[in-house]
Amino acid sequence: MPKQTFFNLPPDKRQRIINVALEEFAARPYSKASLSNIVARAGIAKGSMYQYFEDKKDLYTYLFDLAAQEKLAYIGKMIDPAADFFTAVEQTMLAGMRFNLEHPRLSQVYANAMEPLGEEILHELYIKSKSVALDFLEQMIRRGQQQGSVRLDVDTRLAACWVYSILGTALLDYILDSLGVTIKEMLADPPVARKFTEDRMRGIISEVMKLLRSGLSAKER
Amino acid sequence: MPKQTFFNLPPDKRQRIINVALEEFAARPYSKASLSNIVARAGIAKGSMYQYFEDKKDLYTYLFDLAAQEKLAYIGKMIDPAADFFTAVEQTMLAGMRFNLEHPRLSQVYANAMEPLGEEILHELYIKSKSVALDFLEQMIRRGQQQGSVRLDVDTRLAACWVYSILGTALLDYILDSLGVTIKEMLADPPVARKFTEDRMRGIISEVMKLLRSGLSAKER
DNA sequence: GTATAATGTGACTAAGCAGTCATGTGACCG
DNA sequence: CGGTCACATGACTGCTTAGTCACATTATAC
Repeated sequence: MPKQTFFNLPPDKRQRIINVALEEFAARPYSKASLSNIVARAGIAKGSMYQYFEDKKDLYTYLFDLAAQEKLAYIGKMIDPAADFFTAVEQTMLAGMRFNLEHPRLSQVYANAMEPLGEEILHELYIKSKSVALDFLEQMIRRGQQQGSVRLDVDTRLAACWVYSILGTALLDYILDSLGVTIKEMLADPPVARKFTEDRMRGIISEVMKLLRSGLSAKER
Repeated sequence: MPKQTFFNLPPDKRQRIINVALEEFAARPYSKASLSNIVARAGIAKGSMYQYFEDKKDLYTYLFDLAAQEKLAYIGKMIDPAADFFTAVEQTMLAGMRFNLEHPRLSQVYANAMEPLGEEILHELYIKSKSVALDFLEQMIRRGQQQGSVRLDVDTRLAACWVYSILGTALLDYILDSLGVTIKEMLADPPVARKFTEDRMRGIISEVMKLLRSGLSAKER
């Protein structure tokens, strides 16, 4: 937790620090991100940083929570609670993609902690955050079963892992592949992201939904 | 490329260096892995390391190629070239899981480079390695279409990304989740991996194949 | 105006790192 | 024996880092 001093700061200064820190932690993995760099670019003294935060991890955790919170709020706002399972998944995908394009730094800071083999120090964040997401998805799938839109003979936990990997990996891989860029290039160059029209996004998502709904098999089940 | 000196080394010494280095690079992300640590544990002088390898990246690249090569060979040996698409995917999954359990260090060194947001210096390895895998999977899917086992109306590249994410993320997530351990714990404690009987592995894979074949939809297509 | 508390500061510490290099060792050859 | 070559060594350089602390500045209270 940041110290009280941080919250006593004038909002514009506080925001400047947050922005610079987000940029640094988005650009480099945790252990390579440099506090010296952040304070220099934010125009404050090294010592001041330690008046605001306990240590490097404290600062990072604060930014991570911020990113997670904003992403969740963003997606939550876009999901129709009455929608059926497949519609809800589709809306989640669309909202997730939009969020990533609109808030590349936030989404990158969040993603940086989500590497299964990442820094020791972030492992707790990773574990907690993933299990929250999996629990949420599993619940959604269970509701889908109750509503009759999802088959009853699937392992709901496995299905949750599966949807999770689509949301987290497959979709991003495909988008980057079809844009012909790497994720680093895209983050470094926001205009690239704008090649991505709403139509294109919906097109890709409907393809993914097709796979999700019916799988790859040519045979009818 | 390692220098000639490295290959002139007595095999046991060479192997000891490889083993210690694999352990280090498996345990820590690239930038945190320490050459000083490696040489100390391998019982050689710092300078000697630089008689064998150009620099840290050279050493890492060598280990990465080693891991990639072994993994490919292992999986290749287990795939029946005449099998249909779904069988081939199933065999790939099984072989991949077995390899991970039997060679945790190799698979971890390989996986460490496969993080999309990892170290700048490894990005080239990541890009190349992923595109090779995606091309391979896409080819497989195209053959599946020709054989009539895969629907013709799927975007093959997207399907490749999708299978890739299942092989890389979803499966591992589910396994770890169902064992109730993290990947770090599993790597640190090989006996845990042995909770994983052949039967259990096949059970999980057949569940995944069910999803892959027919998707989540309760409706018949 | 003065006292007290809160906040700002940057030189400094201690540690770790990749990579270097002058020197040493030992094996083989003539 | 002397000479040459491949290899071994670890103290050392130069750099970067997270975190500290004695002191300076500013804001608040009376």
